[in-house]
Amino acid sequence: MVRTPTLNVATVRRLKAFAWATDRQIERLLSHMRLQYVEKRTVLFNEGVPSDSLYLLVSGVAKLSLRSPDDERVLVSLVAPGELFGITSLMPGMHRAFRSEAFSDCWVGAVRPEVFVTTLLDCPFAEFSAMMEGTVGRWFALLYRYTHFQSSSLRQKLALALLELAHKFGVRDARGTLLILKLTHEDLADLVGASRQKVTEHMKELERQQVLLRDRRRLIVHPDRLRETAGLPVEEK
Amino acid sequence: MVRTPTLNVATVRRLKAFAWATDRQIERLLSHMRLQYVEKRTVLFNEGVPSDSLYLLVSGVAKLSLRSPDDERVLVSLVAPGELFGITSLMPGMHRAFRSEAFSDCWVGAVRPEVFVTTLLDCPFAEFSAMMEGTVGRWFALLYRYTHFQSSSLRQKLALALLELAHKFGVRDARGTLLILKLTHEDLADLVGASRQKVTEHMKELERQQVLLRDRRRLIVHPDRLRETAGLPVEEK
DNA sequence: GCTTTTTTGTCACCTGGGTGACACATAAAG
DNA sequence: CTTTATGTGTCACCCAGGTGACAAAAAAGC
Repeated sequence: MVRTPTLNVATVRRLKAFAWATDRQIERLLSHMRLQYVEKRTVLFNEGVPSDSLYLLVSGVAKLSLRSPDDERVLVSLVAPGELFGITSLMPGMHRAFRSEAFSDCWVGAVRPEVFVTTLLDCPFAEFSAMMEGTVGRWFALLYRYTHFQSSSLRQKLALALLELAHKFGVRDARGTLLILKLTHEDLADLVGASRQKVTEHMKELERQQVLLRDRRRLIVHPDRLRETAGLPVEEK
Repeated sequence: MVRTPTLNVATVRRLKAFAWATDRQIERLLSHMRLQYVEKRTVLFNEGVPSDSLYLLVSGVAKLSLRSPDDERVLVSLVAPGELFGITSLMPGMHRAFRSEAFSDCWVGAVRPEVFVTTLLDCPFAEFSAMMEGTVGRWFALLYRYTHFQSSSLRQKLALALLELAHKFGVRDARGTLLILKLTHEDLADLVGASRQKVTEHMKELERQQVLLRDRRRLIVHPDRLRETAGLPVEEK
């Protein structure tokens, strides 16, 4: 039978979670935490849904994954007891980047991110949240790209990388989105981890397919078509 | 000739950096920022060195990269004006994960991370820093793994993934580090983005080479040898 | 302008890893 | 102790993408 674990300061210390916090803070935090049992294979949240809870894995193993264009599952990470997960909830309005499900039977504690921050840090949630976004938000974009690379063909990787560049360095233009950057095929190759030659081939091909065009050494891309060739769900800001 | 840009509140606003901060906060921050000109190709910091500054890219393009086992350069990301980089400095004692160099001639502003946090957030740096570590620190480990995957063979990817697992789920054992986890080859395949069959082949091979061994369905790994097969610099906590 | 260097385009050839198929081993379930 | 399901080991075959080589085109220097 399933025995409910006791969740007190000693347990948290043993899990080595929140090592920097005081006993008092942890007690306050625990008083707001909902403990729940999650049976193996149960999905806790799906990628893309709004994120309103932060989780602490108390026991068992959790799994973070995402679905690739060609419908394979990429196992992004396995979560060990004592780890926090569902961290997108710490950034304003951010949706879940991964699906989370129980890899084995688990006990999980859930808190509202506002409670988490104000209890442990004594600073308004909105400010902390904005700070996170401004500093590590970009890292998430990177992680997003790399996890999606995992199961992609070179063409898809290129499209993904170009989309990111368009987002960062693009300006609207009559013919599409102009990248204000002089990139050689070798740079692109280094970015997607491929050989220069193959990048050249695929870039030619993408030009032929009107996904992008070149004006001297500047690229003009068509984000919607890039998204399509990357195999992403059509919208996605 | 090089013209020094003026760095005031208006400039920062135009760059869309620190959008959430007040004019007053930005002014204070700027008064502590050292503006410097970095010529194309100049290295600002190298991977592995202690990180004591946070940077704001004012103009130009910066590049984050890392050196792979086989000495190729992986281009991790290009940094656009208005972006913060060198973010490892926000986590306690963390070393640089990537090398940063100027992709074009750049103007860069540098601040001490403590100043950054206390100016913009009104909360002790040590606490904020610990919080970051506890929440997003893991994401860095993931990003680290994925960026290193980029240029690795399947065998190296497996070694890298197993190292991460050993770190999270390993307990010391007479014969090595025992993973308290029942993993199928299929799980491992999903983790490294490979086919089940090839994972089986490589696992057999790694067993033969005494890098790991199996006791029923539990793995016992030898971290040092894993590090070696992953092509990592020999120590690395 | 002309020369030198850096990129681009395109080959032909090789190889790591994907795919499908199937036998065998091991665990669960009854 | 069977039966059934789930993992593991190993094939033979195929293909995306790596490698080297070299010519054409663009840029950068002068």
